Amino acid sequence: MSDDSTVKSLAKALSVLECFSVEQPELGISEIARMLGLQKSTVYNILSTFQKCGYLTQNPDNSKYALSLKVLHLGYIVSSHHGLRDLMLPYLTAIARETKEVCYFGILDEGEVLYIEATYPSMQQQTRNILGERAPLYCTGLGKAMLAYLPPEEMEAILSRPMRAFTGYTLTDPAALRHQMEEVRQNGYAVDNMEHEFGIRCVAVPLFGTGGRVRAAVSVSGPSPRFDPETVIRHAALIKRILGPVQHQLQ
Amino acid sequence: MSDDSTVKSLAKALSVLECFSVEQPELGISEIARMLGLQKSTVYNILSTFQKCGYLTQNPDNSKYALSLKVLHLGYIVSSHHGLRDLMLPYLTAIARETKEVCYFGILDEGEVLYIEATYPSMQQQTRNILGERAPLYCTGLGKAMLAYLPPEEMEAILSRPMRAFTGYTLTDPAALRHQMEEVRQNGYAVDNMEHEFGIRCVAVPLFGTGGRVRAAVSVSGPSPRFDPETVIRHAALIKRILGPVQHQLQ
DNA sequence: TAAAAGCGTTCAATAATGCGGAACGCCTTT
DNA sequence: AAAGGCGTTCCGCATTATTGAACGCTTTTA
Repeated sequence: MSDDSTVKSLAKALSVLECFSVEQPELGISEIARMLGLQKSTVYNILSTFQKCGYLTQNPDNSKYALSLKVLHLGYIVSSHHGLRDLMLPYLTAIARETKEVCYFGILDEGEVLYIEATYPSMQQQTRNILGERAPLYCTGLGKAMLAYLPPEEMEAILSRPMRAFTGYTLTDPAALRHQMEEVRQNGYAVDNMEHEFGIRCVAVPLFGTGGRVRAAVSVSGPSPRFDPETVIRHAALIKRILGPVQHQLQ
Repeated sequence: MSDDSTVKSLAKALSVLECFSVEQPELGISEIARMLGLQKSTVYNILSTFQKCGYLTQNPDNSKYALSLKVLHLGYIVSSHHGLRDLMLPYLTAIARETKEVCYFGILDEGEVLYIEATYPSMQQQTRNILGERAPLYCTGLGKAMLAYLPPEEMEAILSRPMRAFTGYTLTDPAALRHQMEEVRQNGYAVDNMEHEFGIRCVAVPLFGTGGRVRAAVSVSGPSPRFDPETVIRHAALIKRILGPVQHQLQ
């Protein structure tokens, strides 16, 4: 579009790929053509190419298309390269087991939290899958743990953007958040008090990469009644202790 | 290529994507051009399109390209759609914890095992990342657990293909394997006695989807001295017990 | 120190090919 | 029976992906 070194048919094909989401994992040709304002035959060509190459499968029942396991394989190459999953999973498992709460691992990516991994304390305790999803920094435990340790100008850049109130508890005032970030740095952990999802509290601890830059964070979260002030402090200490060996191992 | 409904530039771009692997997660332009026999400038256009769309990142140090986190997100859409990861992870965690061995979850895909998930009993116990990789059915615990329950003609099709001996213990004789598959069906679990990797033993239990077709398997594996006959029986029973609630929940 | 070879990147012209539009068969809905 | 939805097929033209050489640049070689 803008540059001439862009393979336009590829860019178009990738925009087709991006129509698939967790909410809409199966799509038909006309559906996609409508979403993107493309010709049906164009979408057909793109989809059948993806299918021939193994990246999409067609459901024989409704003839709709969905992302295939080959895409999953590409994802594994990424996480293996970044080395995060293999590095973190054992620690996350231990944290979930010892706190008896769901444990999340997220990284800082383009000014947002990207959820990478989740572990559960028991077979019963399951939550909605948010892996691969993104969330703002200013209203999540993971996000605030990272926001507090960003270079001042980057933190200000994020606080100066408009903020959405997800619940009645969401802080959207830059000054209040700036003050809370000061507290986070003093405590070494961040707390999300139902700011992103009503009824859910969360304790999060940041992780730093080489060079001391904040890169990721680990949290436990659950129903607010289980997260009284003492428990929050205990969970924070436990996460810090377990994550001790892994600090500064990130690239 | 063969068909005219193929968007050739897309197929070419996807073949570029497939150059990236766990072993080679970072590639340069000339490198890829050589691998595929393409013009450098062609590869450049493809790579910079992927980059503009967010699927590749360029390492500023060596200017090589690597798959980005956006690819990971696509992977999450797949696993969320298939629902396997969220369904299985808590059980796998429990199995790793109770057996104190590494636990793998793999599915049957195109006549091979595709490793989907791994859980670890402790923070120390880590192994090479094989998630997303594939392995033959005839010489792995997960594979044999599934092979034994395939429809006879599919099993024969796989046994009739040439088999590679990965170690001195690998069974490559169809008759011997056929007999062993009989045993697997009697026991309800399969054992890999260093047939894929020397020194590693493995116990695996199959999982079935709706319609009774075998779909996946769960295993624990570790150093052969820890896997004496009694332990193998105990682990198999434990896996079966923990997986009880999940049987026939797969789609 | 100089030359050579590697890299990623740029550019123009050319030849290939992706795309638009209409029509097909099939199904469900009206 | 008709109308409208779907995925699929086809063809000609105009868009565009590819070519191949050249550009700076760094690294390796002499």
